[in-house]
Amino acid sequence: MDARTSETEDAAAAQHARPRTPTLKDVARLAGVSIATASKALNGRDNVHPDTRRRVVETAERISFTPNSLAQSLLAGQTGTVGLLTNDLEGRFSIPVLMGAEDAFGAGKMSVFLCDAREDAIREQYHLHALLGRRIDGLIVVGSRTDPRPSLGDLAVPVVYAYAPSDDPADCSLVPDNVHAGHLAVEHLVATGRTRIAHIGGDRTYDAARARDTGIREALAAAGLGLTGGETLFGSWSEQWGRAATQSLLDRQPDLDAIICGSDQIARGALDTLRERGVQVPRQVAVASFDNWQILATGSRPQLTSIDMCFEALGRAAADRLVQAIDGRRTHGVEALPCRLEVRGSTVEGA
Amino acid sequence: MDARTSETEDAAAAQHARPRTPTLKDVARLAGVSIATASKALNGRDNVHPDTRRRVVETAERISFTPNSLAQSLLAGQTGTVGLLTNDLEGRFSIPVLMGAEDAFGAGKMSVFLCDAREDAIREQYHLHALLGRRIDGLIVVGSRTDPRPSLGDLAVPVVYAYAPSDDPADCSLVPDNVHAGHLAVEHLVATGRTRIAHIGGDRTYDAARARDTGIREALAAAGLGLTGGETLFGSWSEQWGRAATQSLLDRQPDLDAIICGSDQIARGALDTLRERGVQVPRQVAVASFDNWQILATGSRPQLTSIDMCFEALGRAAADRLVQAIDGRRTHGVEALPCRLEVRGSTVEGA
DNA sequence: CTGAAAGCGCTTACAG
DNA sequence: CTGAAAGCGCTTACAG
Repeated sequence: MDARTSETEDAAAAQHARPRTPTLKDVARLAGVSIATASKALNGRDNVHPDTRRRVVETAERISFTPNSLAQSLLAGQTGTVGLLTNDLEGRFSIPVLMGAEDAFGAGKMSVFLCDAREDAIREQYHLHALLGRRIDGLIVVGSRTDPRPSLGDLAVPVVYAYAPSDDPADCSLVPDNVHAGHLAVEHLVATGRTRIAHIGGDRTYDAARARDTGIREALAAAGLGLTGGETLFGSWSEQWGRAATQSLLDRQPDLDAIICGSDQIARGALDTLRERGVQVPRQVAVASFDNWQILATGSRPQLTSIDMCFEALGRAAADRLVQAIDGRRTHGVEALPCRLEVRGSTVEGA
Repeated sequence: MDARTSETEDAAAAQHARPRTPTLKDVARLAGVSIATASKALNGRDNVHPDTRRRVVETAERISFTPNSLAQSLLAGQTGTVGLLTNDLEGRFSIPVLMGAEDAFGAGKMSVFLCDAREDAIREQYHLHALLGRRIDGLIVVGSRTDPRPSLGDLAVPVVYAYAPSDDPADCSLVPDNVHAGHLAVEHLVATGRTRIAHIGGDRTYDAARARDTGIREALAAAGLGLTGGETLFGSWSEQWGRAATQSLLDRQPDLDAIICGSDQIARGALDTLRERGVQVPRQVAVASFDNWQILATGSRPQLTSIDMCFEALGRAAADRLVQAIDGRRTHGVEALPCRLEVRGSTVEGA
């Protein structure tokens, strides 16, 4: 620290000066006890005289003493912080995962460092280094798609991969069960009387698109049905694709009675085309999709029946696994978590 | 620390044991120098023999030494961390703001603690206490709407309010300029030849809804025009409202040639109704809206011309102000940041 | 050029 | 019941 002796500088500093943050030493001095006693009194340790404790506590409150967590962490060897390293901040995975994690840790128990690597390995290493330097107790890594991502390898702290699994089976990964999601969609449609079911898929380069298709086919087979149209139309995760695919689907399969769409965006496009063609939803054709993205699913006419991927539950599970690992009970492998069907008017009249 | 001597516990611990994180002491010992010299060598201080420095640096790399930021912060009195206290995690304000802030701080320079108070004052106090305990250097508070929110008062660290301004003018607040946004919409429509412009507003209990309306009226007046339909229809931020309001608008003002919608959701509803009524967009009626929410604005037919509220710029500005305040140069008052027009096909054919 | 010492703010045995 | 002392991991004058 260099001495700042210029008068103007001092004056400027004084204007904006914040009083030094009080320390335990201040509390002790003002309460007339030793630092050790002040510490014990504030932390509810035994062997402190009730009067002494009261005096210390009152003093601490009076000067708004807040213990310095850095010093406490240095002693304890644990910081009560975790890192959340994401590649999907603009997307919609990280945030529900973060909220679920916050819930699981218990409000205020753990603080979360959030960093966005933006799909850039260099930036990821940079953030990782900063997090490790801050001695996080654990790390949750969130990806933007369910395809496997490179493992970060052996770090000084436990890691849980959420949404995008690690490519190393020795790591602990948590993903939504997209196959199960496909089952749910088909089972719901079959249960509500549909038998000629088509599937408009998303981008086939995504594991999620293929896994959902697998689930749909499995469930259809289990119901003694086949996919109407023979094969899934894969395209992109957009309304544009939903409109185009629905056009060609209606041309080739005018008798279909249900369409499963790979995402809510695709379903919004499908609804548009069905309406333009004068096809009644859900009377003539039911529409179901995946993601249950509120803004899309509840704005349409009718509203969309959709499979929710339960990202918050994913976040809670990730936090659970992380706490277990911090306590020395590590788990590994990829665990797929169940999804949830949300029924609305696009499959059931008046729902 | 209690001694754990049970054999089974030791065995279990050993199985999962992580090697103790190396410290500067380890580096010093292995390099055969003092801790002080090791520190100087790694931090690029003068007066270290080149050979010594090389040996220390190599040793540090070999054992993957990462300096403990907690210890450094304790000394420095600064932690290089900031808090981002939000009430809008599920929403779409916080994340762009966070990204802008990350950019402004410079990747890895500052780490961000993200907490969501979920509009709950108790939870907010709880998080605030945790953040202060962790000795953040500054705090950004993000709200869910542009209406003023209660000030947090005088804290031990500088605070910048983003999106939702503080109700105390002594605080530093940054908001998007919704009046300016209204100007932009009108000026664009007028410039492209529209003269009979109506406005379907959002929820009138929102400051943003009223401010946009104010801007629209101001700009219309400046162009020598009035609001077609006489008064703004306020409702809610939904597609449903957009559809309903457009119905009644078309019934009462069949000659209008442009509709400004209070949000992209409302505009999506308006487009639906216009299409059903056989009104061509943008040929007969242009549609412009606010928010520029990609998922909504780019999925429609035609795509939506929309005013972007520039949340990332807001985040960058908030980070700038915070860094200034940390350096002792505080600013105060509410500053409104400009918005940006994104032209697409709903106002200009083929755009 | 190198290292012993003090200190950041706290907690915890340990003596009294 | 209370307090002096050691120590968490680091940095920075200060002596040598």
